[in-house]
Amino acid sequence: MSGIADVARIAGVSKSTASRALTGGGYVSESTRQRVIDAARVIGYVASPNAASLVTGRTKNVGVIIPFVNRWYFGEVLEGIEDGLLACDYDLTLYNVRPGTTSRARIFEHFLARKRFDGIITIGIEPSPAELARLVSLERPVVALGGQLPGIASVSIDDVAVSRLATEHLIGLGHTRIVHIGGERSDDLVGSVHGRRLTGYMDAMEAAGLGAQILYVPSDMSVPGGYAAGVQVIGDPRNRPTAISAASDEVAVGTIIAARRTGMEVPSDLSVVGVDGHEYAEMFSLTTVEQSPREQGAAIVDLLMDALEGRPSADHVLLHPTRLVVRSSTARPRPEAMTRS
Amino acid sequence: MSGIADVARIAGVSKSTASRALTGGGYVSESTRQRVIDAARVIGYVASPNAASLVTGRTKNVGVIIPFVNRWYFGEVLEGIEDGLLACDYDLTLYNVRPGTTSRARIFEHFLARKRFDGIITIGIEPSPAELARLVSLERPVVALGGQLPGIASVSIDDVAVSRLATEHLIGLGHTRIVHIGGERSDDLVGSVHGRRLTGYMDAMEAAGLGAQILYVPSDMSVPGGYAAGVQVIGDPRNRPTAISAASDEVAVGTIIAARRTGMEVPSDLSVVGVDGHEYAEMFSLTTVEQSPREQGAAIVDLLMDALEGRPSADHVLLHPTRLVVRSSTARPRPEAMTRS
DNA sequence: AGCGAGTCGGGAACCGGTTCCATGGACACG
DNA sequence: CGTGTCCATGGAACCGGTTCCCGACTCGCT
Repeated sequence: MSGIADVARIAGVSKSTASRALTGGGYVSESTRQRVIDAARVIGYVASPNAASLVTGRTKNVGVIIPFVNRWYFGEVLEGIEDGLLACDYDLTLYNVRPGTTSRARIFEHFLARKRFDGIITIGIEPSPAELARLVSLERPVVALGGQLPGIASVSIDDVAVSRLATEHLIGLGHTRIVHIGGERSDDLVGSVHGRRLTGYMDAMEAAGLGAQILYVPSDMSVPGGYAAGVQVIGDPRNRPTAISAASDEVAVGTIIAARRTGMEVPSDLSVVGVDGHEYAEMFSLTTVEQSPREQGAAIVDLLMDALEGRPSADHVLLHPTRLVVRSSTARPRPEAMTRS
Repeated sequence: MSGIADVARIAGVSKSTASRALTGGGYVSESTRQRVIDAARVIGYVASPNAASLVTGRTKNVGVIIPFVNRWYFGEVLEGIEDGLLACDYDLTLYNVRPGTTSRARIFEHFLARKRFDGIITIGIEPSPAELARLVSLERPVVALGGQLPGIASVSIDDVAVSRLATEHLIGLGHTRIVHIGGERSDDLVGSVHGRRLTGYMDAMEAAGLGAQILYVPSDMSVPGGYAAGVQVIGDPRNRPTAISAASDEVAVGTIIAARRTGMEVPSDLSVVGVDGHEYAEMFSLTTVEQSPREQGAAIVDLLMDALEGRPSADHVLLHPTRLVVRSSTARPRPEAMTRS
């Protein structure tokens, strides 16, 4: 174990000079700086972040609070964040607060209190008031992805617009009996992603004079969830819709699988549109509104870095380069279906 | 910011006594211990892990090196590990060494050298000799999941047996023209999971006297990868197989989607068997050999904890409660297909 | 020549804990 | 009553860096 004292001795300087040379603060002549750096390289010296952060108060580490790692969106975002943090020389500690586990309370009460990080990124989390107070009490910058919180800078896409765009695509094709799968009635419609996407669907329907046809089915935001909801929606042949506006691509894919299982053809019997730009979208020829979670990860890292460096930054960043990619899971409805409506 | 000095002052004892009372070492009378604990609770004191680890050398943190977070297997394993570590009061820092990025070298050279952890878990990683040397030079216990390394304790399932079991199921149904999708010829057949599953397939074929029929197609271990390979295998109607033994469920699902796209029925035209027990398996009625990544995550944490506590432990733990779950993606081959062989 | 500003480097304090060592009291035993 | 052991506690050193403060030296200017 070689410490900075060894480096200093080899370079023939004092600890303080060695530290200045390596961290780049204060006055050090170019020649001695070089000598110190060489000495450090020779013995393979790497500063202990523990010791450094003890005095500087900065850990070069950020905490990421995330509900899932193996849902596509969250996985992609996480990888985007990891890349961004690596580039800024930060480590990443993972706090996985999966719903339905007891770990959430323990993480908020116990693990976060250790303050092993300079800042926190939350992803798709809606903290309770108590949790929010906890976060604030850490006295570290907190930024949120996908959900606005009072007093916390955030990044998100315009979920209302995205879902409205998807629904308008179906309406433009001539569909009128369109069901939305994903949003849950119990959700706070302003706060949650699910809720905002439901709102987008409803906005589009109302704008087209189809307010009376609004119908939505709650679903887990996953392929199996979409499958189950799809089975339910398709199950009743009498008031079967001609199109589905799904809140995510995973839901959309699940719905497509359910439709095929039931012997329905996509898109001739049923059009399906999703939101995400999932890696499976192409395979299923899924029409979807793309968002790029990796970029969102990068953006949230930028925002946090602004806060850490004390740079001024926006309260809220709205990423909007989302675009509709039309593939062959959507088409005009069958004529008989149209008249039957 | 309250430190242990504040706790000590409030409790009316010295720093050293306060420390002993809170960490549980040395002699402290029950009454003063209680007084200290109360004082700590009153001011919401949480010890700085940085300061503590500076002197103890233990960080209460482990590093996890993982190639993907959003492949099902890896995501599940990661969640299993997170749960296990939380239970032991450890934090988790994530080192994501996605193939095809430059981050891998930076992580091994730069980030690991910071030694912010008491131990390392690698998942499905095959380190180069240089990387292995790096890991050893950290002087911290390293354990590996899914891949044996010289001098490193590990946990894995019997990939050869698992794949053999899957293939034997197809042979038992009467299939003879069975293609394996997944393994790559270039892989070290002993070292990699892909390779071992290929070996299991070949073993089963040879044992059944079908050695001459052995055929395998390399593929990315993902749904799109399986889809692409499936298209390729099915593409040539002349020597189309009657069954596919896929190296993972994601590959199997991709193959099923490809088959359906081509108008083939599963299982009547093509039987498909996978390995994993993926969350999509039921939806696709996939016959598969289940493994439980979450348990593997728990097991690898146990192994690391043994090493950290200095307990003796096995060099290698072979988890074998893997079982074949038969659903309806596999069936007897069509008679004409059998004779045509 | 005298002086101030700017540059360079060393000594020592400090971050917030843990642990070694010394001290002192209580108690048992010869 | 002296002495040894055990228990409880406090003081101080220490972990490995960073940073404050101060002294010395150089240089340019009056």
